[in-house]
Parts: sequence; structure tokens; C-alpha cells
Amino acid sequence: MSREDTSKEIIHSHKKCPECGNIELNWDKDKGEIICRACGLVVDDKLVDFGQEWRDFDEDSQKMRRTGAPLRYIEFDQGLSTAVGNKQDIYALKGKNKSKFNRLRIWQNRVSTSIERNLKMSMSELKRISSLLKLSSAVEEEGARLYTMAVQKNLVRGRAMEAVVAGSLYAACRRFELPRSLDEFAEAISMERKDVGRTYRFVARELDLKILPSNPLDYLPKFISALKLDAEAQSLAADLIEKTQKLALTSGRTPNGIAAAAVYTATMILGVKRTQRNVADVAGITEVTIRNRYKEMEKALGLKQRLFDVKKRIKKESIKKKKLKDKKKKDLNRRMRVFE
DNA sequence: AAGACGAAAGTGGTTGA
DNA sequence: TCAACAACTTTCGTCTT
Repeated sequence: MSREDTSKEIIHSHKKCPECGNIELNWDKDKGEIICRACGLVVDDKLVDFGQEWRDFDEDSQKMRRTGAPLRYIEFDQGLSTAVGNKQDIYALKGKNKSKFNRLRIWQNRVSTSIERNLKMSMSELKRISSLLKLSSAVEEEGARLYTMAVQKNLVRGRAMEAVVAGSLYAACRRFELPRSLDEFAEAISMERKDVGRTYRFVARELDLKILPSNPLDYLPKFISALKLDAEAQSLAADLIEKTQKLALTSGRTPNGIAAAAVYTATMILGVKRTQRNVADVAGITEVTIRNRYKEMEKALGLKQRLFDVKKRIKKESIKKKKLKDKKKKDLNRRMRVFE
């Protein structure tokens, strides 16, 4: 039932995400999937299944475990509901039997409670959103599970079904440490962010989900690839974030703001500068927030001197380059004159 | 002209009485 | 339920490159 124990680890392989080029991939052993940490794309899903072997050739037949296919929440009835066929069935029934099966069918329909009807509707919505945001099937499944729990606890009544679906999926993303913003979900179901956020918090509280505040580090791969920066920038930014966290400058601040500022600072230090506007757009925050975080980092980590040195070096290099260029030009001119 | 900077006013969410 | 509050956004004028 629980997904807490999902064995999941980050791998650095020769593989790259074809979507964004990110090299940090999550390996979900249970699902046999490799998922991009940045964009959530399923890079590979035909891996060896590490799950329970359903046959057992051991002599001790007590160990025999044959459990059938895993339940899938995304299929609204988990493939378990019963349908009593109607008269178009191959086996035409007569007289007593016919009325008996008619009765059965009616009862079956009555047993199909509002929960099932609700799930039928909402799971297609869930699939739509998750494919729109390119979520992996593992996340989708987790979202479906959470939503099913929400329905069973009667949390949906009085709320927009889409919002609860989006909230569940968002919660699933948080659990998988996938950086998807509330804005993206709000966009997908054309609602306001605050509505999605409120529903998410409600669902998370009622289901007693312990979801850690998202870590700025989770956003890094996404930002780095969106800004076309390299691994060096990423590790430097990660370094900055960790140092900032140690100085307790991160509490209360939005994690993507911290990640954005770290990325911006890293580009400054490495001399591959991106503008505040660029970074802000990618992170979905304003320049002002980046500035504030950046200033704090600069102060707390004592980066002023370092940044100054970088600036000086870049200036020096550009002067050098210019000189070289001028020299080449001069040489060219001289040679031209010789020809005349 | 573009980018960085900082001040000031406004917004939405949290907290605590 | 209301006010106080911190974080963030919007807007805008100024400075720097």
C-alpha cells in the first residue's frame, strides 16, 4: 500500500535525458523506470523488474508466492469490478435465468457507488494532466492512489474535482521530489494557483501526508538545463545552496527562489553570466526575489571579493582579446599595404 | 539600450489572540 | 474572525556598463 519504501536512487549514467539533456536520473527499481530528475520524462522503462518473483521453484513450497499483477490505481476500478452482461451476450438466457441476471445487473449497478463513478471521471482527468506535464507513470500512479484515498475519505464533495486531482498529483510530485510548480498544475486545469494550493494543502492535511518542504536542490537540474548551463555550474550552485542552508538562511523562503539565486550566483562566479531576468523567468519568480536572495548569499558567504576577482579577470581577458584583435587587424593592414 | 539596483506600495498566506 | 506579520510581487526611478 505504502510508497514510502519505494526503492529509488539517483544514478549518473552515460544516458542523458533526450528532452533536456540532464544527466541526473532517478532509477525507480520497482517500476523498472529511469526518470529524468529535471523534467520527469521517462527515459527508459524496459528495465529488469526487481519486484517479487511470482513463481518459485524452491523445494520448500511454503515460499511459493503467486500474487497476480499489481493493482493499478490509475484504472479506476483497479481491474476488479464486475460487469454483469446484458442480453446481447453470446449466452442467451431464458425464463427464470434471464430475470435472475437482470436482477443481478441492476444490483451490480447500484453497488457501483458514487465513488466508482467519481473515479471513472477523475482518472481520465488525471491522465490528461499527467501527460500534459509529462509525468512518469510512477508519479501518475501515486497521484491516482492519493486521489482514491481522498475520494474514499469523502474529501472531494464540495470541491472542484479537477482541483483535487491536481492537488493529488502535485503531492505525488512532491513525494517523488519532482520539481513541478503549482502554477503548472493551475495552468493545466485552468484554475488559479491559490485554489490548487488550498486544495493541495487540504488533501495533504486530511490524508495525513508527511511531505517535507521541497528542497531547493530539487529545482537545480531543471533550472540548469533550462538555462543551458553545464555540470560545473550545477555543482557550484548545489554547493552554494548547501552552505546557505547551513547558515539557516533558507527557512521561510521559497525554495525555488533560493535555487534561482544560487544558479545566478554560480553563473556570476563562473563568468558565464545569465541575466537576472533569464533566471527569474525559468524559476517562475521575480528579479527582485533573486536580487534579495543573491545579496543575502553574497553577504553571508563572503562572496564579494570572489565576485570582484572574477569581474577583474573577465575585464582583463576582454582587454587582452581586444588587443589581440587589434594586432591582427594591424598585421592584416600592413600586409595589404605590402601588396599595393 | 539593456541590465542591475533599491525603494515603496500592494498581494496572498500564516499565525496567534 | 481579525489584525499583525513575513515573504514575495509589481512598479518605477536611478545608476552602471
